[in-house]
Amino acid sequence: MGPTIRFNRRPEGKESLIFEFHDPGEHMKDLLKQWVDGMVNQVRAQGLLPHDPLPAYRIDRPKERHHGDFSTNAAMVLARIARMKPRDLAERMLATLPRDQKDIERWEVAGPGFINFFVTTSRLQQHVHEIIDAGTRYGQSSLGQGVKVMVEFVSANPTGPMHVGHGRGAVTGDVLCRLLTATGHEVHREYYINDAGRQIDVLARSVQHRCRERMEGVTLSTPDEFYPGEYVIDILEAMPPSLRQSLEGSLANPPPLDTNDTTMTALTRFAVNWVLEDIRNDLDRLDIHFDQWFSERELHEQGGIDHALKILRAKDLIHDGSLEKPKGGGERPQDQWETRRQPLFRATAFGDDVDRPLQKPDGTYTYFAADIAYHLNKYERGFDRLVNIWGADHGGYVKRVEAALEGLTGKKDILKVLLVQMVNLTRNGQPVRMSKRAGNFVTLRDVVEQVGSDAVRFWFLTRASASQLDFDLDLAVAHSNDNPVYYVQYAHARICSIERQLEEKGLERGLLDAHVLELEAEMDLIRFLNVYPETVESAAVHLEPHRIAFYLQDLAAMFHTYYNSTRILDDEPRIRGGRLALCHAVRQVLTNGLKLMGVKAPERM
RNA sequence: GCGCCCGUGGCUCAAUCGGAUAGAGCAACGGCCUUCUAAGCCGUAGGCUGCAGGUUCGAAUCCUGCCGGGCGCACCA
Repeated sequence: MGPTIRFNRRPEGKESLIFEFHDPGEHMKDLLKQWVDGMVNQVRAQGLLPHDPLPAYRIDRPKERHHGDFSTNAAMVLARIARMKPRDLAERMLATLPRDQKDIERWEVAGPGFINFFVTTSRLQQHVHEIIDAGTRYGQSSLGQGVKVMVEFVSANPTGPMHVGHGRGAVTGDVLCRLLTATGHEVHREYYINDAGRQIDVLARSVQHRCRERMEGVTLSTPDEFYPGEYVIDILEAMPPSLRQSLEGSLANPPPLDTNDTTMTALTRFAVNWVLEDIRNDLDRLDIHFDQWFSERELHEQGGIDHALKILRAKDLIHDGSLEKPKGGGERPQDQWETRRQPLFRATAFGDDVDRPLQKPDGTYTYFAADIAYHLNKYERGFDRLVNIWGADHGGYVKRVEAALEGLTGKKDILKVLLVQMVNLTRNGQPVRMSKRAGNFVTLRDVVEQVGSDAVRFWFLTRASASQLDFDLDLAVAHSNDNPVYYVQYAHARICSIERQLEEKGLERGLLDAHVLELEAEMDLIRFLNVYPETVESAAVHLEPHRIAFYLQDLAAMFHTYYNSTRILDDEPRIRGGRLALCHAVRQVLTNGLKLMGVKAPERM
């Protein structure tokens, strides 16, 4: 069910009256659904169908317009049970339908047994006003019914600047949040900070290494285990004098400090916060913001892991065992493998391939153990549904985390992990290194500065997240006019321009009554505007933000075609007013869609 | 060897939880600015949806097996 919103209706230019309605798109579909259900019940009453539960049938919008505005496959789905030919059953169903229908012009049986429905012109015209009156709310729905969803995304390790791959996950997550919010979910955006692992110590020691360099006034070779990036020096230079002094002091007095040293602790905190600030800055430039930044370190300190493992133990889901050496020909040499007994989570009880270790040889917890605790924590905070957006290189973790959550809660399908595939960054066709360890890599910030937030955001959403994405820097910059985002924005700017022209030429605005519209191009445009709310819902339900990008490109294309074939500012005021109303509706949908993508809708270009 | 993802015109990708004649963009070719922005539009050409089976009224979509590419595979994250 769509939301109930109030709007003004202006049929035939008469006085406005207020009444309630559902989403325009859903309204018709709901109506059709009732009809089809009614027909099915009728033929069932005639004894053509058993009273058992029936297979699901659908109401769809056919691709081909001559197949109507809506169609149902009900007769085909039910034909076997009825032991009739699909077309015959369709005829019997239609025979039960009353003749006088206000919004449907006609219906027919077509093809292998589809029932097609054709909406009246006046109903289509009416949609234009419904869109205008709904305004920024057009496309929103209450589908989610206030379900509490946490979306965890980005969660890049605070050990260096974000790369382009992070950016794709960030944009995907952000738009997904916007979609879920628009469809009536209560969304919580969270960033999980991996500030507890060994890589944090490496960061601190990398800073330390640079500090030693400065003190000795030489350039030392940078060992492999340190982060080589320039930003490490930035961290050093940003350090408050007191910390710098104690760092230098400790370096002057061997033996070198260990990780429990207070100076080292302070250094680590400072470095992590510096990098997080850097990351936050990048995200700001993309207009991406979080409700909460969740620290893994605090999770440890507050005993979250013990808490989670205690529950698992109580359910007998932890046992001591040893893993078998993985077989066969990975790249990694397997000769260092040593068999040892360790506490394992019984992931195999929930569909994973092997049981998973919870402790490292030194007795500390594995990353997986912390992840179990974190996801339990999410669940205990009262979220109905969890969505994680991970890079594809973490795909191997999905099963075990799902398994852990099911083991802890006894519920399946609380968590959905959306894997975002790799971004292949190239420059002039040549691959560009993106590893933090490579030192000289292109950061997300570089790309946003060169290409711009709008283009970057849009480009990331021009592919399903399961598909790998090619991102060529030269192409994005040099041929930026080919970027689809400008195509869509241009449609919006054009409409704004028309409205400006209206003023400049001193033309009357007219009645803005869409009921004078009659061109096929206009009806097609209206039909497509009606698909928007369904597109938003399907993008949200399927967790596929890219659908909005494709929809907007199609809508822009339809508008450009219309614009080129038809003069909006017609000499006849009534026609002009009708077309302006339609443009208004198109502009509204472009605005709403771009807003969902976090992309600006410029008034002029 | 195992798990996950992906194979769709020359290239990059869509395709409404199985629907009717598989669609766009780029590249190629030919047209359209004395009227609202040519960052645009119109037209032409291009396909055995990797291969082979199966499921059913109906398959790019689901199942099985191959082929090819990507990611991952105790202890790091």
